[in-house]
Amino acid sequence: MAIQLRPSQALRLWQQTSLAEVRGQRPDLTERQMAILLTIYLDPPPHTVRGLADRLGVTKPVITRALDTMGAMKLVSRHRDERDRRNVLIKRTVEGALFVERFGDVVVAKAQELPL
Amino acid sequence: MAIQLRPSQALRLWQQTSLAEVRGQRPDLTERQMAILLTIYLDPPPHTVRGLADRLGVTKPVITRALDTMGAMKLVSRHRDERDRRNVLIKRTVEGALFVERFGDVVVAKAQELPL
DNA sequence: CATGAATGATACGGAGCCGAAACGGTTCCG
DNA sequence: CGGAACCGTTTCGGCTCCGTATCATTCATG
Repeated sequence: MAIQLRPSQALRLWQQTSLAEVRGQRPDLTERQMAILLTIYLDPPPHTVRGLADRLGVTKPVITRALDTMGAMKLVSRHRDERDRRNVLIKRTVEGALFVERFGDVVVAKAQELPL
Repeated sequence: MAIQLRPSQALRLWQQTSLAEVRGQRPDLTERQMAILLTIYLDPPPHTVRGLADRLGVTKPVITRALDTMGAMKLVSRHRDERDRRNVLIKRTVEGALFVERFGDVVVAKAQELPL
């Protein structure tokens, strides 16, 4: 059986999670950066700039810049593809995995606190 | 019984919803703006700049600017409090209610598509 | 090889948000 | 009254992101 969520619960979940993230002093990411990060950590590799741009429906520079930013935060890393040196493969990092994991835990916690 | 969500499901839900929002060409809001908007629509009124700033843990100018932006999008409206003219009361709009409602539906839809 | 296609990175001008500080209007209270 | 406290707004300089266009490198193809 699929996850059943009423609209009011969905909105409350999003609000509570967003509030927790805004109030926390973690590195803050834009919605696009978050979508990219989650895609890297949830979708099967390999991940390329082009692939991510298509997945998000945005231009390549958006991905490059997001990777610059998140790379500086050590949330992702870039490696030249040795088989086709035009490609850049984006990989996970320990810090990034921890960040994503912690975020998932926040959502789960807020979901449990939801009123029925 | 509370909503039970596994971390992997929570992350997938967030990813799918974020992707849908990024890909859609709806007016795009920052995480803070989204938190403010949801708070206005979910928490009981009255809402003031000061109150929202405290709730979010941010400074007052952040709220003022967010209200400027979302006001221009007609997602919220401002009215001077006639009882205490120092206050500004933030109210909902028809457009804002539609926006929030639509967003809730997206989350619900993504939740239903979630793998077990 | 030479040429064209594909990849990711970069340059540029513009727009939006940020925090800190200062400002004008309103109310409270001695 | 008159000053202090409170409220929301504005200003300022700085930073980040945006989209478009262009670039260098690498690969595929004839």
